[in-house]
Amino acid sequence: MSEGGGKDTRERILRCAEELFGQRGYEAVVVADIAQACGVSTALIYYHYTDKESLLRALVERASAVFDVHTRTAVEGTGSARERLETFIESWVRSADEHESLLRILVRPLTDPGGPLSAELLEGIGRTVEDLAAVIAEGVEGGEFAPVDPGMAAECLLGLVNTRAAASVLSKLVPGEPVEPVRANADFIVQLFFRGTSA
Amino acid sequence: MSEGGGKDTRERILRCAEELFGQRGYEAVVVADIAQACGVSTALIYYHYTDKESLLRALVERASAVFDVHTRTAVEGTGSARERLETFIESWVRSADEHESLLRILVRPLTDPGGPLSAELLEGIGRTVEDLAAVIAEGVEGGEFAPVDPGMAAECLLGLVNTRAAASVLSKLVPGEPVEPVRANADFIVQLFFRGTSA
DNA sequence: CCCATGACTGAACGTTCAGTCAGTACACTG
DNA sequence: CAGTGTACTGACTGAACGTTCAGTCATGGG
Repeated sequence: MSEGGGKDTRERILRCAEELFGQRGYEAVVVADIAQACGVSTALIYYHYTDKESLLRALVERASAVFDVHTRTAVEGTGSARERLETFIESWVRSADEHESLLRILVRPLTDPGGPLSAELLEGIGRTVEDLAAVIAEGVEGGEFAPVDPGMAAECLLGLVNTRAAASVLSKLVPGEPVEPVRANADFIVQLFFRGTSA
Repeated sequence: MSEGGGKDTRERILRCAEELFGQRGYEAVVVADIAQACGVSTALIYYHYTDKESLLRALVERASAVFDVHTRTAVEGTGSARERLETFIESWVRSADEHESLLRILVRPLTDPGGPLSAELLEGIGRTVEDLAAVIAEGVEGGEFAPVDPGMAAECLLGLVNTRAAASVLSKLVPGEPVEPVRANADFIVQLFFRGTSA
């Protein structure tokens, strides 16, 4: 049967933890649940990871790697401020759709400060807001956008794309889904954010 | 010293639970923490409330009472769709500022389904989205708004105002605060949502 | 004065949790 | 085939948790 090596199991454990932490939150998940979800013993988890918290830490690193790219390219990329923000929205929403659990882990401290690793996570969120604010400020100074407060606009923009962390829950609540929900939602946010703002 | 009767203590316990549940989340709060926070014994909490969960239930009812008013008046009120949505945004944001912990308790199931009472809470959120969608649809049909998908617009609008559940955390992250943050934020959301949408 | 009642507590109970440990199975190497 | 290291498990532990309970204390009506 060749059960695959230890690296494979290590990854499987992390994936199960990702799903469970994302769905129920760190505190509500017990290590035995993770073990059962991927059909191994509790002890094996402690063979591969030192802590329950180290599992979370591994997931946070993975999540940061996925989502930080978008702000970096928005800041460093070429094109007008509006173009860069548009691609930011589209790629962020697409990532949110692919890795909803990871996004939930990232943004949880916003409504749940005080949990483990929340200090680091909030720092990361702060950097993201500042990066977005910088791009928006650039657009305002260049006369590309209406004169808004860049900080508040960035907060709202991030809040708007982070609403997608609840996408799977919301889709069960609101009956009529568009055919391509991800694209439709990204388009809607883009329009909402830019309609009428161009100078 | 007249320590006040039992009714008073009952209310104090609930207030402490509100703050702790709002800040750390239901699972992360242990009953002894609530007891310590209001200077009573753990047993007294079980004298006044049957369960840990019944504490949460009492808070959910309180939260629903605070926030459901705004959607009801938006649906039943007079004035144009836009006017009703504007007052909805303003009053919701103001309530969010006054009762941030209660709002967090209300919206937690969006990123944390599976917790206690989350089924009821999600039902309530679903109703709120539908109510908002109805008002938006009314505005679209009357030619007051651009032809958007009311469901998605409602989702985004609720997501936008619910970002205020993280207001106290965000304010520590983003340095430059406006003088009247609540008003400024409500105004910004209103402008964001309606700028250019009028027919 | 007595006792009933409501408000409250200290100390315990059973359970569940994160984390440990001794040991097994198996592949690979010499 | 002995020996070594990696992957893995069942059975366990101390601490922490939600919850209970016997009992204390103050108050107020008869």
